[in-house]
Amino acid sequence: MKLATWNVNSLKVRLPHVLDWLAANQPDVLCLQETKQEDSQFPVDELQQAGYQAVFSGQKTYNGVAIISKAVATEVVYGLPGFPDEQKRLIAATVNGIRVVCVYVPNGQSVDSDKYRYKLAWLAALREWLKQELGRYPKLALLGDYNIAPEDRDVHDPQAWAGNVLVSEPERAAFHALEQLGLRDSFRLFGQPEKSYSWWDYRMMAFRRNMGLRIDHILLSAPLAQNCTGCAIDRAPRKLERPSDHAPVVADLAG
DNA sequence: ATGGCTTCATAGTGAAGA
Repeated sequence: MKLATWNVNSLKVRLPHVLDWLAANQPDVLCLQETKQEDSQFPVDELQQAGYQAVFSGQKTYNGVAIISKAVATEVVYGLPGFPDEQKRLIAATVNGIRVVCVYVPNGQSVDSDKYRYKLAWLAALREWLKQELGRYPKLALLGDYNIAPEDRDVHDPQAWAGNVLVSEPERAAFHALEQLGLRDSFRLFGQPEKSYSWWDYRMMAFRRNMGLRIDHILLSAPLAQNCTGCAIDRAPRKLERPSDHAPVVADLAG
């Protein structure tokens, strides 16, 4: 069982990369963020030809999430329950007996902004809902673009980023509050290369210089973490022409 | 250097991302 997440920064632009990546990697589940397209535009047929079905929640220009899977997705939830929001940032479904939650956490813009307060409120609501969801579904995976680098080792230059949005203490506390629900950061269940990141700015040749952050994560509940045999960031798509600024993250589960 | 790229919506620029 292979679970993956990828912020594609426009599914319309990135569809060729996504189809190539699915063909090469054959994940059972791929969660997408920033699809940036309305549901009527979603490439259902192209994915079906690749052997995948999808559930999705999109909007024009911004946000948008989807769960692509080989097996049928059931019990679909659209949006974060208890947090009315025009922004399409969460979709959840059951696939192969696993509760898959796909999130695009708000960016927060800057720590003194309304968007930052919205980010923290969104994360608090996510935690409250997940508490219930874990009661109903012990086998739960939370995948997505968290827009949080949990520790300094997830930041290429911690001094330059100190206190900034994506690394600030309240954001990190919100991340750790998710872990306190019993979720494990699958990436850190294993030894990893130093300076492992999942996002690099388009500017300043940041990817070539590996000036990145690790902000895309796969958190697993205990029964899934026990069976997790590996987690890795796939940098290959970031090297392509017209890449997303994020790389896919993949977790393997035994069975 | 608060910029640098990229996308989208739009028809020359502005917002937003992270």
